[in-house]
Amino acid sequence: MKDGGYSFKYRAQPTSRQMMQHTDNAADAARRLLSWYDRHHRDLPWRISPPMARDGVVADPYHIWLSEVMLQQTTVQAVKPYFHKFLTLWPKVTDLASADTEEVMKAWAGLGYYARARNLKKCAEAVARDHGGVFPDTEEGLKALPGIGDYTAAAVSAIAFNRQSAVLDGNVERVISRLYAIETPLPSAKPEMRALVARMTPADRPGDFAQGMMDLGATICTPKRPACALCPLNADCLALKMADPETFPRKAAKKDKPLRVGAAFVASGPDGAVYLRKRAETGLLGGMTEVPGTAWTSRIDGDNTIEAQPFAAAWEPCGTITHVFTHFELRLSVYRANVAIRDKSGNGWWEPLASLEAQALPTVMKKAIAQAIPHAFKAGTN
DNA sequence: AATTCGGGGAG
DNA sequence: CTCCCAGAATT
Repeated sequence: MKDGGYSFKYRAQPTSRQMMQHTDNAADAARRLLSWYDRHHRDLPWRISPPMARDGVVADPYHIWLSEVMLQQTTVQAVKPYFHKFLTLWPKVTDLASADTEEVMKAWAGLGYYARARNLKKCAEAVARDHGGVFPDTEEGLKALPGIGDYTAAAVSAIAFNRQSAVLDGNVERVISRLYAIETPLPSAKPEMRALVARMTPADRPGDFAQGMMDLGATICTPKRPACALCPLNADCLALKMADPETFPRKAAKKDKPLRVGAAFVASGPDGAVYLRKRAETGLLGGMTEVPGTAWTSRIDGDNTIEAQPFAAAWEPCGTITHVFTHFELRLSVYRANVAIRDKSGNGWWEPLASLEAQALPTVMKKAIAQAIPHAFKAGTN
């Protein structure tokens, strides 16, 4: 096993006969999982389906890596258009490596978790500079690259390089937790789960096994109302046999989201251009474009509302927007001003309305601009 | 071990 | 409304 390094403390030491029985069950379960995958796999843009694989088609590591980074905490449906856009703009990893970072941020805008885009660019640069434009073909080599952690290293290793790596994502966590009725709550249970996945992962077709487990979690072993009657592993599932599968995996309680408030200022120039500026490279929405505004704090500070104005103008309130982030909810008061002369004293710039859509604007900023200028992002304006 | 990172779709 | 999605980096 290439993924050792942690102690396996799952229950008591099994006898050798039990271990053999367990191993046989795991191997048989893997076979049934692969058989199910052959018949029920989803057709995804980055995936080499089993029939094509039999014709000798192999996955492009660049495609697998790009899709896996985009898929981190992100649904397949949300990723698809971005995957196609990136391959059109940058067909090879070396193209992405030599691209302008600002163009990459623009292309990523709307997908969220923007540190992924910054690390994506750094990773492409590292592959081009340190590896001759070829991705490392081991978990260790992959994990040393920016933006590639335990999951992505194992996934690329298994799917693109046919290595026997243990792939553990949110789907597999759910499948494994039910299969073995694991009472340990997440995230503490991850080492146990990874060891069980490693034991089950076959030497033959490890990439299809990983994708099959993820497809199973996405379509059969779902968070709510799992279709256990259709599951190829239902004969082995301890949660189905002894408890309620829907109650797995166990998870630590989550904390509530606080409310933060602030103000945003949308200035329109004489020709309709909007005043924009660039956010700091690190932190929330790091490196993305924004309209000027106050800091986002737990309660309203009237003085900040004055200081945060980019320049003196006849600012008029035009309503509020709300936006939900991962760990807080934001309520923004939006102000609008139509100015006759473009102020050029600050660090920002005036962006024509026609090219607003193509900017690196996160969703919350598009909401704020649309609140002030309802036709800003409508079709026909670009 | 906890926290910080977006956005959207399903139920 | 709640949950969670092919998680990683930082503290």
